[in-house]
Amino acid sequence: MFKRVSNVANSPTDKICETKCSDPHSGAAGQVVPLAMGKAQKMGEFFNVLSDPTRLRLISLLAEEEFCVCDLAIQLEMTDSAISHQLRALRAARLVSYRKLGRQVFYRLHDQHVVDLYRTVHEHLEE
Amino acid sequence: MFKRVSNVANSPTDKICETKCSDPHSGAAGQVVPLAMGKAQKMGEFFNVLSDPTRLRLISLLAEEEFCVCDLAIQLEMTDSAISHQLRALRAARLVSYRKLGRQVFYRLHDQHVVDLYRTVHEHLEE
DNA sequence: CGAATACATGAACATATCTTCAGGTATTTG
DNA sequence: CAAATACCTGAAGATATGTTCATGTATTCG
Repeated sequence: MFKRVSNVANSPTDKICETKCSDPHSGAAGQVVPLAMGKAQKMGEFFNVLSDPTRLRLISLLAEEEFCVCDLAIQLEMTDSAISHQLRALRAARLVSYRKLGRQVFYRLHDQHVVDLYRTVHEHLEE
Repeated sequence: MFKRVSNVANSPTDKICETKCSDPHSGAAGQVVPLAMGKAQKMGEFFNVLSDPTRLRLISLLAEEEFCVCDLAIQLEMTDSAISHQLRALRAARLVSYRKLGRQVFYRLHDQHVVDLYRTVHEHLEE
C-alpha cells in the first residue's frame, strides 16, 4: 500500500493523501487518466498561437477578408517585419493560407473552423 | 493622398501599397476594423491560460470529476507546489472553482463552457 | 539593367513564463 | 499543545517569446 509508483518528481517527503486514486495501477473503479504529455504539448502549442494579441488582431481582420502583408501592417500600425513574423507563426500552425500575386502575398484564414473558434471565444468574453 | 495618418510605428521610409485600405478614415466601402488592442489583450490572456500542457492536463482530469490538489499532483507526477501554482492561474482565469473540505481543497471546472472548448479543440487536433 | 517595392529571415534584446526551492498558514491528529 | 498534513506563496533561475534592426530575395517599373 501507499506505493507512489516511481513518483520521482514529487516532494522529498512522500505525503499521504489517498483520496481516491492512490495507486493508478490498482484497477479500481474511477479510472481517470490525464491527457498524455505529447497531446497536451500539441494542444498547448495550438492555444499558444492564439495567445498573442497581434496574432488575434490579424485573425480578426482575416476573418473579414483577404489582405496583403502591407495592408495588415498599416491597419495594425506595426512594421511589415513584425507582421511577417507573426504570419509565419500562423502559417506554421496552419491557421492561414496565402497566394502570391506579383510581389504581394495575400493571406486568408485557412478554414472556417478558425473563425468559429475565434468568434465563440470572442462572444464568451463579451460579458 | 497617401497620408499614413500618424502611422508612427511603421518603417522609417514610408512605403506605398494601398491595395484597399490606404486611409482608414476615408469612409470607403470595405471598412474593416481590427480587434481593439484591449480586447485582443484580454482574449490573448484567455488563450494563454490554455496554452500550457500542465494546465491542459489538469483540465482533462477535472473534466471527468472533482479532485483535490494532492491527487492531481500524484496523477501528473509533479510537485504539489507546481500544481498549486497552475491551479492559481486557472482560478485567476475563472476556469475552475473549488470547495474546501477540512484541509483539502477540491477543484472542479467552473462551467461546461470550458469542457466544450477543450473537447472541441481536442477533437480538432485528432486528425 | 538598376532602383524601388513587398515580403521574409536571422540575430539580439527585453520581457514573460514555468518549475523548483524554501518557507508560511490552516487544519487535523496523537 | 506539538507534529504532521494539505495547500499556498514569493523569489530565483532557466527557457520561451515578440519586436526591432539589418539584411536578403523576388518582382515590378523606369
